[in-house]
Amino acid sequence: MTDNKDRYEIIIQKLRDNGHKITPQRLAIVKILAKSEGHPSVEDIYVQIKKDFPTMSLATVYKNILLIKSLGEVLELGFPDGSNRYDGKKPYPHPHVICIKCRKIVEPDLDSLDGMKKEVSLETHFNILYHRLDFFGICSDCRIKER
Amino acid sequence: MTDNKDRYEIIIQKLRDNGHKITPQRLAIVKILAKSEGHPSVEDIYVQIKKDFPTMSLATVYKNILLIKSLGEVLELGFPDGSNRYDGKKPYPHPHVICIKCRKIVEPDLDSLDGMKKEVSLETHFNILYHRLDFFGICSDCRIKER
DNA sequence: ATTCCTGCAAAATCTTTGCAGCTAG
DNA sequence: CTAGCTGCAAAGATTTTGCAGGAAT
Repeated sequence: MTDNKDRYEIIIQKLRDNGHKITPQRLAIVKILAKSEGHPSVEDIYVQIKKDFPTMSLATVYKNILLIKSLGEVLELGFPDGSNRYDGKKPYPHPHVICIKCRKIVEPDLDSLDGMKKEVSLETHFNILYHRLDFFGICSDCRIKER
Repeated sequence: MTDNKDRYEIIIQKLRDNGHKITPQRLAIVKILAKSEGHPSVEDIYVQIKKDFPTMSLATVYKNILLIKSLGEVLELGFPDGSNRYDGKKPYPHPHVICIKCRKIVEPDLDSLDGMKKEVSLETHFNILYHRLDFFGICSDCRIKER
C-alpha cells in the first residue's frame, strides 16, 4: 500500500535498462501488476485493460507477463485448479494462505520460515533457489457465514 | 518401499467400498500409482500401460486419476511449468524438494513443519485444510556434474 | 530508419466430455 | 441383467507462436 508506486517504477526502469520499449499496453499491464490489491489472473488483466483499450489482445498480456517474469519482477502463483495469478508487488517467493471458499489470499510473516529453509538444506544437501509455500483452508469470515 | 503393496491394496479396497468396478485398466493404473518409485505423470502412466495393453486410452487414465483423487488416495503435484505428477504412496500433503536440473524429487522429514502450521493458524485465523510445501534447487549430484 | 511490439488467427498442450459398445458384479 | 467403464473422437481451456502492419526510440 505504500511502495506500490515504487514497484511500478522499478519494473518500468528494469524494462528500459534491458532495452525493452515502453508501450502503452506494456504500461497498462505493469500498472495492474504493481498496483492491484488482489492477485490478478491473465484474464483479469486483459478484461480490465480492454475497458479503456479495446484493441488489447490476450497474447500481448501473455507475452508481457512472460517478459516481466523473465526479469524476475513478477511472481506466478499456480493454483491447484490450474489457474495462475500474478503478484508484482512481492516478486520473490513468499508464503500464501488461501481461502478455498472466497479465494482470499493472505500473506503471513512466518518466523519459522528461515529455520525450515535451513532444515531443508541440511537434510537434502540441495542448493535451494526458491520455494512455494501455500496453505489452503477456510478463512474466519467464511466460517462465520457458513453457520 | 515397504508398504507399497499395502497402498495398492488399500486403494483397490477403497474403490470397492465405494462401489466402483475393478477393471484391468483400473488395476494397472492403481498399480503404477502405488508402486512406481518416481512421481509419474499422466503421460508416463499411459505410455507404460500401453506397452502391454495397446487399447488403453489417455481419457481412461485421466478419468481414473480424477476418481482416485476424489477418494483422497493420490496426491497431485503441480509443477511450475504446468505439468502434474502423481503420488499414490503418500496421498497426504508433504514437502518436496525438487532438483530443477535432473527433476529428482526428495521428500524430507521436516521437524519445523508442525510449528509452521501452528504459526499459520495463529497468525491468519484460517482453518487450514491442506498445504503445498515445495522447495526447488540443485541437488548435490548435479552440482558435482556441473564443474 | 530500425528494431521491437502489437494484435489477430492459428497452433500447441493438456484435460474433459459425449456417447456407443462392452464388461464386471 | 444393468450400472458403470472404456476408448475413440470431439470439444474446452489455457498458453504459445507466426506474421504483417505499426509504434517507440
